[in-house]
Amino acid sequence: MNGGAPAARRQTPDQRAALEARAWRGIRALVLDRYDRRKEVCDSLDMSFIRVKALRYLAEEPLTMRELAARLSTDAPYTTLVVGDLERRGLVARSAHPTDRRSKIVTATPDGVAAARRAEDILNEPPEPVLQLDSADIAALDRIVARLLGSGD
Amino acid sequence: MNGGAPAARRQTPDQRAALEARAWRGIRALVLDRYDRRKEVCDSLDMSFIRVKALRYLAEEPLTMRELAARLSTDAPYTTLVVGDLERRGLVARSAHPTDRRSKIVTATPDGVAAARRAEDILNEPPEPVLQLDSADIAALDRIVARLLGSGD
DNA sequence: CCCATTAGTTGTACGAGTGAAACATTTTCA
DNA sequence: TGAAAATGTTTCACTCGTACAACTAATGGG
Repeated sequence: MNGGAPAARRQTPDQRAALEARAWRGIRALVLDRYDRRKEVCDSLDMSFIRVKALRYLAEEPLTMRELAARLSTDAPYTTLVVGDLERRGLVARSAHPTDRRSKIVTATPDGVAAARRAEDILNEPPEPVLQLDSADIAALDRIVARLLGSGD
Repeated sequence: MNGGAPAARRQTPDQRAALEARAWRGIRALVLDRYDRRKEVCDSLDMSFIRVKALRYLAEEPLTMRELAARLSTDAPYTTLVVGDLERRGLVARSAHPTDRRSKIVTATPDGVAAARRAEDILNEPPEPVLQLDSADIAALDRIVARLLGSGD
């Protein structure tokens, strides 16, 4: 017995399922119920969240309208509207696609990059309880989260 | 040295901050980008997410309109609309308040409880990567998440 | 008792976001 | 070349959710 399992208290399948469910439920509660900062970001940048999302994608790399629409999982017409608004604010700029003249490339301006950065700072700031974890726990959490992200990618 | 700190590699303040930021960012990405099941729930129950939320609260315990409005962080008029819709579907029922005749108590019907349960099952089902964690990691994750939830409560 | 307050409802107005139709321009491919 | 498809835009209709005003009924304090 105790085959290839790593060092840990033995778990029955039921116990294990309970741990999985409780842990995931807790994670969801943390992100969605306790420390959802989306509203704060929208207030801070004075724009709807889909615009913030668009700006964050565009600050990372220029995208065509089509690509942006796909990432926002919305349709082309609404993307036109959102980009038009961001452009009017001077946060993004449309330019011609080098090889396909149907396409347009949307790029974040320096102001746009700065705004996206402000949004990221608010969204990614760890909440209080994370700051209060001890060194071992924060290291373990980081490692496990990386594993969760990695296996799905 | 190695004063009272629990067993773990030593971290400089900068390293620690980086761990905190990366871990929290990853957690947000998991919940919001990769495994957001809200749409799935809305499709499955054929109702908007605020109605699902209302139903889940009411399945837990009966609430007055006012209390429900507070939990949904919406206003009284919209709560009337949402509860009216749930009532028309036979998922909740309004009844008189025992002592305050202005108030109404909203209770989930058996059908409502069942629907809320279906929603919970979808929302709380741990995503693939969580299922693939080894015993030690899932136990550690559960413990740390509990700590994160506990210190903020 | 009278008046301010509270609970719930009705109605209206508005912004955000989704979806579809129609269109011009450009590209691709048979 | 000519038809089909892709890109982006404009317009319209619709749902969802928020916000506000006005109203009824009931409560509670002076």
